[in-house]
Amino acid sequence: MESHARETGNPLLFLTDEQLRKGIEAMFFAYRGFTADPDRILADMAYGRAHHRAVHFIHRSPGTTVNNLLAILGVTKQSLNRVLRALMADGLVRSEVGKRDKRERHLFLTDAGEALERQLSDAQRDRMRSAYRAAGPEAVTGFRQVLEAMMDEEMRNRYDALKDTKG
Amino acid sequence: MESHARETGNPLLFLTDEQLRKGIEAMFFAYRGFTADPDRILADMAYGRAHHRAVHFIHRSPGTTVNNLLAILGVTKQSLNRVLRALMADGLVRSEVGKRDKRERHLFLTDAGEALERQLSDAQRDRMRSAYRAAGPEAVTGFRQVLEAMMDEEMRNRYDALKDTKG
DNA sequence: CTTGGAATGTCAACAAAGCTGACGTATTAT
DNA sequence: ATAATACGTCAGCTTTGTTGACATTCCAAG
Repeated sequence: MESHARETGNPLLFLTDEQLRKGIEAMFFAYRGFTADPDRILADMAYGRAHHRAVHFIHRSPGTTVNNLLAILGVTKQSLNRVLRALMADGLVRSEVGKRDKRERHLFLTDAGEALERQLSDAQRDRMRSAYRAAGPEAVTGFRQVLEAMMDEEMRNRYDALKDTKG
Repeated sequence: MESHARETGNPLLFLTDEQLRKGIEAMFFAYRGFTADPDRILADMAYGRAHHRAVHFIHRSPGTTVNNLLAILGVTKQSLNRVLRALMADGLVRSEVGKRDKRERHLFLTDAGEALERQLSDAQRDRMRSAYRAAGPEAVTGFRQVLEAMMDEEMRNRYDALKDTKG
C-alpha cells in the first residue's frame, strides 16, 4: 500500500476525487459480494432479496408491525404486502392481531422462518466474518464509521434504534 | 463509543454475531444512502440505476467494449443492450467499431453524456466526501480494507484492474 | 478459402420488485 | 358521530433483470 501511504500523507489527500471514486467503486463491488451468497440460496426457492430483507428484520425485531417494517425497508405497503403474503402462505411468517391496538399486525417468524433466516444469515455472516478477520478490528471500526456517516439522517436513526434493541 | 471499546477490548470480540449483524445492517442502510442522491436525479429523467452504472463505467474506462462492460456490471447483454440503446438514442453514448477487431464496439460518452455523468457523480461524491470527512483518514483506510475483503474474487480482480488504470 | 466460433445486436416472453391510485374494513382517536 | 390510522387488496405501470432463439459480422484455424 505504498500509494495509499502517499495519498494519506497529506491529511487532505484522502478527499481527492480519485479517492472518492475508489470508494464509490469499492462500495459497488462490495455490495455485490455482500448479497451474492443469500441470492444464490434464494434463487433455488421462489424468493428474492425482498423476502430476505423482510425475514431479516422480522427476526431482528420479533413482533414488529407492518408499518414499522415498511418504514425500515423503505418500500410501499403494496410491495411489502406481496412479499409478506407469500411468506405467510408458505408458513414462514405469522401475524398476530395487536392487543393494545387491534388494527396492528405483529409479525413473527415461525420455526421454518427462523430456519431460513439462519441459513441466509449464516451465509452472509460468513463472508462478513472473513472480511472482518482479514481487515482487522481497527479497520472494522473505520468501516462502520464511514458507513454510518453515509446513511441518510432518517436511516441512521432507524439503524441506531435497532442497535439499541440488543447489543 | 464506550460499548465499542468494550467490544474490541478482547481482540476476538469484533467477530461476534452481534458485531457482524451490525455490519450487515450498516451495509444495508448505507447502501440506500449511497444510491439515494443519483436516484433522485435519475427519477426526473427516464433513467434508472442501470443507466447510471453504464455511464459511470464508460466514463471511467472510455473505449471499453460491450463485453467488458457486461462482465463488470454482471448483467446479461440483453439487459445492458436495452440501456445502451436508450443512451445512444438520446445522444449520451456513442459506439465505435473496433479497429483491430471490428466485431467489438468501443463505447464513449458524448459531451452530453459527460455532463450527465458529472451531475450524477458530483452528487454521489458529495455524500462520500462528507462521510469520509466525518470519519477521518484512518477510518477511510479501514472502510476500504473491509470492502475489498468483502468482494468476490472475480470482482476484486475487476476492481483492482480499474484501480490500476488511473490513480 | 472455407468454416467454426466469438462478439454483437435484436426479438419475444417472462419474472421480481418497485411504484401510484383507489377502495374497503376494522379500529382508534377526537 | 366523525375523522384518522393500520392494514389488505385490486389493477396497472415501470425498471431491470432473466432465457431462448436467431442473424450478422468477422477473426482465425484448418
